[in-house]
Amino acid sequence: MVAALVGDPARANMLTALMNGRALTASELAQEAGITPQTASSHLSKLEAGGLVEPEKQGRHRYYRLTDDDVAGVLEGLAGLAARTGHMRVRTGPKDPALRRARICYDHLAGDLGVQMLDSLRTRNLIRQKKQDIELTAEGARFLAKHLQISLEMLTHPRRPVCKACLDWSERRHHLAGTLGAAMMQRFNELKWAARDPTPGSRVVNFTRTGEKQFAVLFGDGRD
Amino acid sequence: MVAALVGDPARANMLTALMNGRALTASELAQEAGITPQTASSHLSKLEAGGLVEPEKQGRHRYYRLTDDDVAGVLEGLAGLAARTGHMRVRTGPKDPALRRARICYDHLAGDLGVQMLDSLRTRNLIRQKKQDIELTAEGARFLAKHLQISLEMLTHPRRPVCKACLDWSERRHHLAGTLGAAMMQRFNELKWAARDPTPGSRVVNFTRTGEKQFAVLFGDGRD
DNA sequence: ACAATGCTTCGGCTACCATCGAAGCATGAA
DNA sequence: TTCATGCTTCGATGGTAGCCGAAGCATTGT
Repeated sequence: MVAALVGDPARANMLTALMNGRALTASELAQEAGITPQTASSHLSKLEAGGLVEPEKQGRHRYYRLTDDDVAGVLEGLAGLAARTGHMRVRTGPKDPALRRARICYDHLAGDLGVQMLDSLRTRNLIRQKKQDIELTAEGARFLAKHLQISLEMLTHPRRPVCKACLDWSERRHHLAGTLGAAMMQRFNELKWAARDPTPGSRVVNFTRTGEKQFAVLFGDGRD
Repeated sequence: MVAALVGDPARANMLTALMNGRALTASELAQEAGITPQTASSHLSKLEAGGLVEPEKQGRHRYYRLTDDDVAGVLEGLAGLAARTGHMRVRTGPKDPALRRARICYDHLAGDLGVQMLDSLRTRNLIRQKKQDIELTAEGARFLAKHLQISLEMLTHPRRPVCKACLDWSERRHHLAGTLGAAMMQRFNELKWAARDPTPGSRVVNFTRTGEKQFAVLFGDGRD
């Protein structure tokens, strides 16, 4: 079972250390988890067998990274649940400020800006949210078409909802997932408002200057 | 740590059994997990402390359900990761269809039709429901008198409430109990709309053809 | 009143697994 | 070659947590 792998504190520390997308050596991960290299080695082979991490040999070193964004997304979800009950880990959310501000969760925007965007959509009645269920309003559809050239038919998918609330790892509040969340993120890319950090494996999303400005126009709340 | 909770096989089986959104009793969950009730009790209190499940007391029983969609979402994500490595888990669900459709719960109607009836009463504002507390509205009283010849004074009882939400065994949603629930079931009998199955010990309720039709007129939702 | 059912608490047992020391392979540098 | 570094495997140990039997509450039914 995958959850058992994440359940162990030492392994959880390792995975948390990998959440920024960078690859770390076995020794570094051992130090992060506060265990000896031989114990870490055992843990890492289990994580690898479970498909959570992938190794990359390089000289005498062995670099480990999270397998893909799906893994990172599930880990975020778990951290989100843990945060709600106050039973969270010592380390809450990512240390890296860039990662806290904007990052990829599966295929949609997460972090401070992701939460801010959902807040803005809600307060302006572009969506209606009841708990985890979110639906687009008529005004919301018009807004998307006008400002982001996103039409409703682009969003229909047989098995995936258009809107979905996704618990944010660092902010501990919801951000927008679903086909709409993915489409908006894609549009930000196409408009050159934002792009994933070129560093291999990084989940950071960098906003351009104009992108930041335009984003603030559409979803700003005067915080900046 | 939340992941550790899901990591244990017994608890994972319980959570998987709850993934359909319905509530199960502690004993049923114990059987699902293949463990004794006392072990299950320990697991369930841990899951509750971790915010993954929520209990609802109902008589001698204690029904547990997943806290909300966030929990279900994370569990789905974990299942998705597990599926990739080839470790799938399959759970069976439903049983006797006649019993699921309509049966006696104490002295009132339960099963699909019972749940459907309460749904209909609620959406038509004939009752007002807050959690487990239900009260009859003025329109509701008129409706009962007109269509079922049930008057309020028939329903008063020193120790039993008129309306009460009762968690449905097969549907795992509420149906109507209390003196009103009993009176309505009795009326269905008298009107020859429905009758308990003659098989000794059976709790199945068989609706007649006309009974089914009349029931649909009063409480139908266009599902059939 | 009494019994039956459902669930919880308590105590002890057991099995699992994380942990580390020591030794064994690699790779790279001298 | 020889040595050092990085990581893995082996073996033994210990702590933790799952597990069940027995007993204790709580609710319901007779």
